[in-house]
Amino acid sequence: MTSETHPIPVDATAPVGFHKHDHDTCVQTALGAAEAQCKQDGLRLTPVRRKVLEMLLQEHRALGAYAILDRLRDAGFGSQPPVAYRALDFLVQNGFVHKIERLNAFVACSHPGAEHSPAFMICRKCDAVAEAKSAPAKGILGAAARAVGFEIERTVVEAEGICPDCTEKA
Amino acid sequence: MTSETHPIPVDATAPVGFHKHDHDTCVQTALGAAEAQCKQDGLRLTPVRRKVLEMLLQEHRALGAYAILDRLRDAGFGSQPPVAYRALDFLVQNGFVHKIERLNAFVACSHPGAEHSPAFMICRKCDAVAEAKSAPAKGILGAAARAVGFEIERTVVEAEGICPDCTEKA
DNA sequence: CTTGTCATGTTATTCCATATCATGTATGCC
DNA sequence: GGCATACATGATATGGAATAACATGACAAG
Repeated sequence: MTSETHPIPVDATAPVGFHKHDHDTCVQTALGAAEAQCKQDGLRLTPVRRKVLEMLLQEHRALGAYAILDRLRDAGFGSQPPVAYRALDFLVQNGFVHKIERLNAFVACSHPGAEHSPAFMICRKCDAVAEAKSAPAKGILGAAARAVGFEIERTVVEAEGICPDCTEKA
Repeated sequence: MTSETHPIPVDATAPVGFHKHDHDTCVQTALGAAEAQCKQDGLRLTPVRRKVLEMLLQEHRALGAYAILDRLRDAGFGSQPPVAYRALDFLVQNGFVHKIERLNAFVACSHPGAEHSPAFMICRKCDAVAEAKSAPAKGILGAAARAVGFEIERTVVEAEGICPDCTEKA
């Protein structure tokens, strides 16, 4: 088996942040932006890293590490876990990719460049993932943290439910 | 090895929602409350389930499934993964325990009985976990969801950072 | 050319999680 | 009481996520 079991949605034509768009352009744009930012920041968008980012942009949904690994093997790269995890670490570290903790999976960032601690909406039927900007440290949580003296460094905000497409079908 | 590696904090005297309190009483109270609620709702708080809940209340921090498993074995229960996972499923399902997605680990609920979709503060130094009440569907995320027609069923809100105790020590 | 740094690759292991099947035990009905 | 049913437990096996440890390759600076 090629470890593709989990993230395969019912309908494999990947939904996209819950709305249609010109996908090729979108991928190219994002890839270009990443390249630019890397050049600017002195980061190295190497072949593996670039390939992983491209895959995630292409899919436009959450992929597990081992699904990514399969694709890397198919593309002629190394196929051992650390290869994928290192590339993912780099991409997450630099904001090109986000990890969806709920799914142990990864999605390309939808707001390249923008400063953000993102929030996600995850459809439990089709695995579509939409990214929303969010201001987490503002709300009740921020207040609670300040109250007890907890210093927030990073937040995970993920909503699970049913996306509009799946609601419609039912 | 007994799989205790990950969640062992620097200081094993488990921090508690970031403040001291009468622990035995706290455990007994929570256990009693759980028992009462189960009786009321026709749920069966069996020995394994009770033991797991007691362990988590006792620890007052996030424990991985295999750490729980170790303790179950020591207590004379079955020691295979499904034993722990089934008990955890029951406890999570009925609100006695929460899963911390970021850690793939579990904590006892701090607000027994209360209706809540909880938010957590996780110290990345000592693994202490504090639970805050939260009103997730209210904030920006709720607005975004309504805007696109996404139906939220459950939310994960986890803040990672440094707890007051660890800040103090530094 | 040597050294240092960073990226990649490989092996092996640990940890998280679930499917499956067998066995036991409580409960309600006859 | 005896039996059927549902549910809980136990054990086996396996799959998927993540990292530790170590070796190699590419490349720039000195």
